[in-house]
Amino acid sequence: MGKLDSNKKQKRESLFNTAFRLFTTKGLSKTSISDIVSEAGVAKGTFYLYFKDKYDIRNKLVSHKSSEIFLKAAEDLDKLDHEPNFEEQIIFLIDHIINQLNSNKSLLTFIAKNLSWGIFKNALTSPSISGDLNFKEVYIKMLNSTDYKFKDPEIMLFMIVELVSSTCYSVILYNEPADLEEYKPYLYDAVYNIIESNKIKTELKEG
Amino acid sequence: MGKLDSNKKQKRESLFNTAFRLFTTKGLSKTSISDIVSEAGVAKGTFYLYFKDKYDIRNKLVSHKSSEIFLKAAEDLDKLDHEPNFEEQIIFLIDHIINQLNSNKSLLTFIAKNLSWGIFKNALTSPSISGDLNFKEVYIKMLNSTDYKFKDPEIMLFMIVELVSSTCYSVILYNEPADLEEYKPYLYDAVYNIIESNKIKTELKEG
Amino acid sequence: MGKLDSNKKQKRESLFNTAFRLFTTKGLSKTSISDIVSEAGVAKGTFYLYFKDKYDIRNKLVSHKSSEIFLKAAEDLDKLDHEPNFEEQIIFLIDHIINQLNSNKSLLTFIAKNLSWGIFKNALTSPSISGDLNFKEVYIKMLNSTDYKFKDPEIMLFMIVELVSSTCYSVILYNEPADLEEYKPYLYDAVYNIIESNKIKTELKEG
Amino acid sequence: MGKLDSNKKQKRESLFNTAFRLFTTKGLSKTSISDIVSEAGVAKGTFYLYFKDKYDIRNKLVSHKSSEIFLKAAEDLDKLDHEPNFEEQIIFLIDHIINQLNSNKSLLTFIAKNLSWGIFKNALTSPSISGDLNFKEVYIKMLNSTDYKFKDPEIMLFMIVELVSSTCYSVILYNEPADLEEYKPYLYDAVYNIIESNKIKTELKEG
DNA sequence: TATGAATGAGATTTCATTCAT
DNA sequence: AATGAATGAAATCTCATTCAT
Repeated sequence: MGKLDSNKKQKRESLFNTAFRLFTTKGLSKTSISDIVSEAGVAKGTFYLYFKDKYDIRNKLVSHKSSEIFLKAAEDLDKLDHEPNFEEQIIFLIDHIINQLNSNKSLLTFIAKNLSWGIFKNALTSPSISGDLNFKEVYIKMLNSTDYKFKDPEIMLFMIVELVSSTCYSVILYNEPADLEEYKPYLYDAVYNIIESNKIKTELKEG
Repeated sequence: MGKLDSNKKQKRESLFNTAFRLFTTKGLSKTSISDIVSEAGVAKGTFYLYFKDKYDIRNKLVSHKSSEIFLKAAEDLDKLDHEPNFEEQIIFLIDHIINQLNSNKSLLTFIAKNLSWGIFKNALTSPSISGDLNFKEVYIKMLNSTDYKFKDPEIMLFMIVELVSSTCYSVILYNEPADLEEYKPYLYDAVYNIIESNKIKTELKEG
Repeated sequence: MGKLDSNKKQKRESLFNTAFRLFTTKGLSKTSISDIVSEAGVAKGTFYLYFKDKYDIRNKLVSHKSSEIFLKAAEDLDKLDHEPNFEEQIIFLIDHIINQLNSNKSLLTFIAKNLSWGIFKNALTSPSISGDLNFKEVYIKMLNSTDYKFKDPEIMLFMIVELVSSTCYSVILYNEPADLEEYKPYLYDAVYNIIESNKIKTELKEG
Repeated sequence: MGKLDSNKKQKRESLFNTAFRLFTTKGLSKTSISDIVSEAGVAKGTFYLYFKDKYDIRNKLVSHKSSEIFLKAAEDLDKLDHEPNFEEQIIFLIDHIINQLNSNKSLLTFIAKNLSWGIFKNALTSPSISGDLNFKEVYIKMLNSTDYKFKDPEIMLFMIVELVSSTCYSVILYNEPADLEEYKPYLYDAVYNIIESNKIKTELKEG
């Protein structure tokens, strides 16, 4: 990579990071492109070399940050010395992610306000930035590691993701209707039940 | 009520209805106060006599519309000639509400994008507009009509509300990851399980 | 007219006059709306209350200024104590207009660069500002004052207007290919010949 | 000519042609240098190697295209087997040029909006691109081919050029105030009269 | 010669809010 | 209570030009 290329990447990175910081601290609508470029130390026009508008950089940030969070959780899941079963793996990932978000509330605010199942699915299945996680593969691997078969694994994941993300938003940020540690057992119990009731009971996956 | 009072109410109503129509068609951020007042047929300054700003009218709309939806569902629940049990009542309400939202997608978009547990709770427990539903009372009445006791009824309701609202958004508007009729059994199964696992098993409520 | 109305007219007038001054001194493309409002002493948003954009105010100015010039010429034509014939009237008007433009070269530049037969016709036949001249009526009156009939009075006028306006631009502003006093006899001769050759020779208008 | 020279010429040509296409389709002010270079397939900086700015390339285009039109007309005039007199030659050229413009309206728009007697004279008398026509010589040759003398041949040409170009703009593009075929007799009659009245009547050119 | 990323001034436009009427 | 002209800060976005490679 030449000096120019490297410089180019630096400007984009700077815009990306600055935008994230401002979106998470001031909020999307109160952050102007002027704010971003001036704090990023680049010229206004430069922004438009890399991003179409504020919503373009927002979407790219949501995808990227979502991926990062999952990647960290998945990495730590890999590091475990014991072999957890499917339910344990899912709960592990959720707990990891919740803890990340709990210790980074502005990140939670940003992602939750701007996340949709569409963006999320897109982020996980076709990461735009090389290095971003392909969560689909992780999930399939997890499904394969269990002997159970599920009615519809995608719907199951969807319900879990939505339940977790929407309830955690309120719990972590406002302690409503309970604080996080009090709420976790309820959540994990619900997640466990969703998985249980999605198992196709009568037949084990042949192995 | 005198003519003046009635006129006054008319202006507020007109602003309220127009704002709702514009928010649901153009979206919040693309609707300006100019748009609202010009379509409502009142002067700019008049807006500020009734609402603090765009977010004030937004919140009032969300509360009001949420209440309306619950009210309709609760009314129809009352009309049933048989006496459904607690789980059936909950599922009935959910199904009713989902069907309302499915036939009014712009309303769904508006509420979903702007709803938070806080606003919701506020809407249901301290209705700002006389006639808006006090859902808290309905819920308590439902709890009292069953012999079971629950670990934490508020958390239980919270989980159900969040699971339903966040998944239905995607399902109804984008048919993702499944279409509504396909998804309903999964959802109602999950809701049922949440209720089941929140029951305090060992003791029936005395009474 | 109330105080508000009068104020309103003042702002519009100020913008109108300032825009004209800047367009004629700096040119259209080098004049920004910022320039106009700051020199007019009104807020930027006020511009957009009265005009759609720079081209809107430009067109309105061209129409208005063209009308003004014709109006002055027509007024002085009326004041003559002798009764000139048709050709003399036309030449009188042309000479009057040329002299006005010669003593106001920036006005000439502005109008010539932005005038088209379409705008011109529109300006003269449907003046947007009350008081602007309806030249069509003047021309018809002139036609009626002569005993001659013309093949196509509109084409005749068109040719005269275009010949005069396009050649005068170069002659007045650049003395090319000759200076004004040297050029006038050629021009008036040509105009005279256009009129002559458009007369329907064989029959006089009855009267 | 080496390969490099040829390459160099190619870039310039590409810019020249692309600019013309964009100027005639989108108009001058809506065409940016970015547009030109990106469609021409060269880098931004390259533009500035060949042209000072947008107005420089515009002027060179007007000159070049005007020359081309006259060249075609003059070539066909030469091919005639009979020997037309001076008036016939002028009318022939005008008719030829008008027909070219009528079948290429975007070219007409471009030239008419940007032509001035100065640029025109410059174009015809000192062609910047080798091969561009030196119209001055053609005109002088035509003048010499007749026995008449004219008061001021340059003024005469000027009037004819301006009358033709300004009226044809409106007639060809907008059929105003008449369509082309209806208008031609009026125009050629006027041109004929301009020539007639510029003849010095009392003496033939000695020869 | 040729490139094209970067610049940054400045253009247009929007809009929440005020306030005199 | 109601108006709506006026405000002007601030937003988005453009684009001619430069300059290091």
